Amino acid sequence: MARISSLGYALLGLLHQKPSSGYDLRKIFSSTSMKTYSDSPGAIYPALRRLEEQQLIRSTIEEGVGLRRRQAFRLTPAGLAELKKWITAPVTREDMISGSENVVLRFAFSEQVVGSRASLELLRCLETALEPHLATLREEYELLKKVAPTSGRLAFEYGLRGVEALLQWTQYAIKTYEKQIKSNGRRAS
Amino acid sequence: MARISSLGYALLGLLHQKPSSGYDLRKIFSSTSMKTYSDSPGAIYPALRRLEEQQLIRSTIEEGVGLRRRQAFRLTPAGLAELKKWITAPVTREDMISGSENVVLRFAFSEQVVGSRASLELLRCLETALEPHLATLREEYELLKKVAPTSGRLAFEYGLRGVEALLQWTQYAIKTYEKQIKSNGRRAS
DNA sequence: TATGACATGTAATCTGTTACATGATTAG
DNA sequence: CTAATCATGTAACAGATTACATGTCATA
Repeated sequence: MARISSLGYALLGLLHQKPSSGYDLRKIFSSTSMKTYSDSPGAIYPALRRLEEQQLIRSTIEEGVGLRRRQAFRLTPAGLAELKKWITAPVTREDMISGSENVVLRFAFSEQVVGSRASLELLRCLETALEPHLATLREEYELLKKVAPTSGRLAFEYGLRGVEALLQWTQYAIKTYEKQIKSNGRRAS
Repeated sequence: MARISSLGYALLGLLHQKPSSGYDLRKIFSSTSMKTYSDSPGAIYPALRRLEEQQLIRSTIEEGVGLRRRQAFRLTPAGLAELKKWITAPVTREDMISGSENVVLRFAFSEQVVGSRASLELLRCLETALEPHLATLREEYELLKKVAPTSGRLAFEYGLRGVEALLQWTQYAIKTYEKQIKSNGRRAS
């Protein structure tokens, strides 16, 4: 099975929430801060086509008198399985390097797709991955601050702060979920 | 003049600091947190070739007895001009949407390329651009938190925190530069 | 009936990823 | 001498951007 891009997974996640047409999806991207994942038709329609070829989604043309053509996509069982696999995969070093957005996107969909226990699991895995990464960055900072000009040093500090903020957010999110699971008792998945 | 990618600008910035070979540059990328800008030869060598075609850099083959072939690149005057133009351009809405890394990269090189006054200018421009962007995100958050599941809400909060952290960092960096410029008196460029 | 929003796409181009290829030099 | 590392690349492919193309429906 071929690789799927971030945009592809974003589309799968949105389609899991609600079957939608390409146009609907585009509107979601362009009207929210998800526009980081490209809101251009030249990216979205081909991506949907690829997912369809991989049998992860399927389209049904909605019929109706006086209705415009509307091609709604929905997840197939294979698509749901792929989405679950992506969300529950362990957080790697690579994920830290390429930036946290992908992991956070996985987390964003996690509760609805795999349940709050799995959301919590993902957060704990992220926390574990963050510690060595942060240590590496701090070492690099110690080396850099001796040689770099002020602007270079400050720029690195920004990166460092960002990762520290991610760790704090992760811990805050873990607490939030622990509370939620406890208060929901033994009924939550 | 054709567009230049982030990687291209990162290369220009590094070459401004020090003339280097493709291999040197690759090592910088792969050994530091700059590896976000691709450390693969299939990205770096073609990017260097493109910059050379645009006459922004030029290569000189270093000769020497018993030396391996080494092709060192350095900026041309046009390359320096392009780098300055990129760094001093105003910070736009687009820059906020596509993520802050590009602006911070510009800032990282700014002091050495255009001087600390310009670094400060860039930071102030960033601060100005951040305010409306933050306002937009907060509005979006108010809408989202009513309908989204916990994980979706938390994921958005992470984005929001990131931008707030960027604003705080910007203000901290501005103060740092104001102090530095004052203490350097009227001699700094 | 003309304008604009709805809805779906395609084509050219560019850039990056992955994986492989090549030859020179140094260490054991 | 052979393995590793230095140093530079190429080829095939995937995916995104930009800009354009097409046709439908509601409304003024």
